[in-house]
Amino acid sequence: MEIIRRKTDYAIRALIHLALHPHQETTTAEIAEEQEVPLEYLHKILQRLTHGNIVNSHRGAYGGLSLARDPEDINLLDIIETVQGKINMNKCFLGKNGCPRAPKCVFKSKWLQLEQKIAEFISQVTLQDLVDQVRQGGYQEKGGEGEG
Amino acid sequence: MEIIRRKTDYAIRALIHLALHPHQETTTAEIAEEQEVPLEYLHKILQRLTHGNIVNSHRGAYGGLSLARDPEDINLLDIIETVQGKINMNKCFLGKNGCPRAPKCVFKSKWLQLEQKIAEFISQVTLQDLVDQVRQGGYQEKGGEGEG
DNA sequence: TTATTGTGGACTATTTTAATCCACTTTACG
DNA sequence: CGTAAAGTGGATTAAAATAGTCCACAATAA
Repeated sequence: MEIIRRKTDYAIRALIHLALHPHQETTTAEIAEEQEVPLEYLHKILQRLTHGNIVNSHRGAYGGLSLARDPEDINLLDIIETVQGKINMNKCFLGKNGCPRAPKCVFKSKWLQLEQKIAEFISQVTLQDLVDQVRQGGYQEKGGEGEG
Repeated sequence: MEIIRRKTDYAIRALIHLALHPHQETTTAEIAEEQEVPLEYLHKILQRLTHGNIVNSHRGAYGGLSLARDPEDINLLDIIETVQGKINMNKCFLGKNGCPRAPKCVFKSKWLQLEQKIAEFISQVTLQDLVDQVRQGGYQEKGGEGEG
């Protein structure tokens, strides 16, 4: 089971694209084509990133998108939570409709510990980190051979 | 999005039940009733745990289930991977059908790092830990008020 | 005032997860 | 024996989550 949903994958690719093309308005269509992502779906995803104040949008002719903040100030946790929601380990183990003793439940603390570890790690990775790695050649612009 | 699937939750509840009732054959029906889990579904889940050598099954009249190992030797990672499969962060970001440069991909290392952290933490939690916490009163035998 | 671009809501399709059904095998006990 | 009580395993269906599409609309620059 993958923790990162496809839409989050798309979001990250779009954000890397924006980071690689600063100082210009980039359209959703351009990103969709370059990253080979369904246009209308990408619209939805970018809307969420806009609402999450990760990208800025500009409507109308010659409009488009740009990063709302510096890539160093956008971390992976922001991105993930904005597009796919918070990562939880489990609602609660015991009890049918959510544990009736959640406040006292000792399992819960195990999950919270883990959730926090995950969040901590993910939030330390910034968009800039990813961009740097891309610049070092760690991926190709237009993938799709499906060989890996 | 929850990382722990419902079936894994059921599995853990069943295993705790088995751990709390050692030295006897416990039937799936008994666990299903006590833990309020659909019987036929629980059958499937326990089959996986049997294949994963986490529980032993005994067919026929007066048959049933028991833990295949001591609760200290069963960890959460075993359970999760046995019932819901391996936890991955992402297949791969870049490229359409899986990243064609996976072996060189630098993103991959970020995900692998995180996967390992998660696995490390989860594998340190044993069934015995959970049972101990249950014994300390951290849950109630038959939940379901849905108040928590 | 028109072409371009994002917005937002409703909708459909696909995939995953959950749950059920049923015919079968094994086995203890009378 | 044979029968009732268990688990097994494959097929199927149901429900939920995710992915993707459609369309009418709003904003805006030329």
